[in-house]
Amino acid sequence: MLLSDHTPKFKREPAEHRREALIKATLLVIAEKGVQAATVRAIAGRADVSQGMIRHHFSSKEDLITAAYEHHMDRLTDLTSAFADADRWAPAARLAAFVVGSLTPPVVDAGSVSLWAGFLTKVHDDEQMRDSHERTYYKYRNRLEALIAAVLNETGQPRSAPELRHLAIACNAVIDGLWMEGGVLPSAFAPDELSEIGVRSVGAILGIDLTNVGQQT
Amino acid sequence: MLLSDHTPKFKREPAEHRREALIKATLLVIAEKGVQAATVRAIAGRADVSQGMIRHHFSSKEDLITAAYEHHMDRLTDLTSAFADADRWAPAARLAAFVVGSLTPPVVDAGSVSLWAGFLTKVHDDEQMRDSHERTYYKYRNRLEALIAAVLNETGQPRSAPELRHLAIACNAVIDGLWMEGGVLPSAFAPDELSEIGVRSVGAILGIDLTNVGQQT
DNA sequence: TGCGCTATTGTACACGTGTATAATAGCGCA
DNA sequence: TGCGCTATTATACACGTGTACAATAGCGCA
Repeated sequence: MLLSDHTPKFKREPAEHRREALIKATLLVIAEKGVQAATVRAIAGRADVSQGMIRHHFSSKEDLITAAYEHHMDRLTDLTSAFADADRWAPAARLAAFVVGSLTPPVVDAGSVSLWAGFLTKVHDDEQMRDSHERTYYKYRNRLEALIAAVLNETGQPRSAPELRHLAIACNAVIDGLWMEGGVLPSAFAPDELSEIGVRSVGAILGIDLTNVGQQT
Repeated sequence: MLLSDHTPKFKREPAEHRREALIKATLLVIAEKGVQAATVRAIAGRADVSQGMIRHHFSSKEDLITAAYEHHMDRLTDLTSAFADADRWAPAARLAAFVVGSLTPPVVDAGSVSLWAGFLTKVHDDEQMRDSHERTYYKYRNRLEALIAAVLNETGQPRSAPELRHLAIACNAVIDGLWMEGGVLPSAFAPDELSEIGVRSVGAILGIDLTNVGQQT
């Protein structure tokens, strides 16, 4: 028998590659079919590996789901921050871009909201999930608070720390609320309607008009 | 054998009573242990009936869950509206009361948010759930929009219908966002902090100071 | 080359789930 | 009172789930 034309049954990959592939497959399955469809078999099938792989690379399925959630949330934060990170822009323009980025696809997305909601249900009785949620929540809100502080300093209206905190909580809430409904009921809003409402509302809360901010310093 | 001192094994109740009892048991279980713990057996046990009852009074377990969700959301809407329904109050006071009612226990509650989030995950691929969510969302938002219109008319600043719609979407989003985070991370906010932020933010979005509105006409 | 480590597979298992169904028993009514 | 309807119970079933484990096979290294 010839062994030369033998196609391998599988390839040995670095652990980190496999972990990443499994996380991506998890997010795909959840985005397409919802959280309850994210079974071990479905995820493994999507990643074209056997179901044993999940327990080999993650201590449990819950562990994989948590990792996928954090990966996803970090990606969302990166996406929104990207717009706001251009240092050459004026603070107001950066804040406006941050809001628009948060309320536009691909951040606004049915699968994203579904995944996020699935986690929210576990936050209730799983400490690890609560920590994870808290972490991503503060990461986003603190980012927002820094942008707000920069804008208010620029316009000569500095606020105290408690006031800044309140403003950040409020702006975060509008953005969250709009993001959520945009993901769940996309047909209820016109394109760009959410980001327009978001920019106007955040501006109103801060007492600043953000609708006409340019993108140059 | 004596049959006189015979304690009945069960009591035949009107169908509507049983349905209501099962719905309340469902909400209790979800509030206490989360959505994934709301199994047929757990619910039946909480209602002190056999598990067969669920399929007898509801066409499926999903049917019961949907009914419980609608019951719960209607209750929340009723709770928030109660504060705002006093006709003798000025429109601004009614709006403020509506916001405060939405951001105070028992409306702000971990179990409530958990239940709501559990539903959100099903909205993605279940048409019945999507309809249900859409219905309760519009019911709340339209109620809010009417209050907003009344306030703006009172202060002589009437808006067009599209503008009113935008304002309602924005105010609804702040309230939703604050309500959610308050339920998920109760320790992150001081008592009354959420309602204070809510009233201030809604006022800012509408361009009206709601913090000092009294409760008399 | 061929040996050894372990990533990867395939299968089996125990368990919990929602559902189906026959037996039981409360209770209204003749 | 006793019959009949059906709410209610109790049990069984089929199925999908996450997990455990032994066998297999890639691939680095002596």
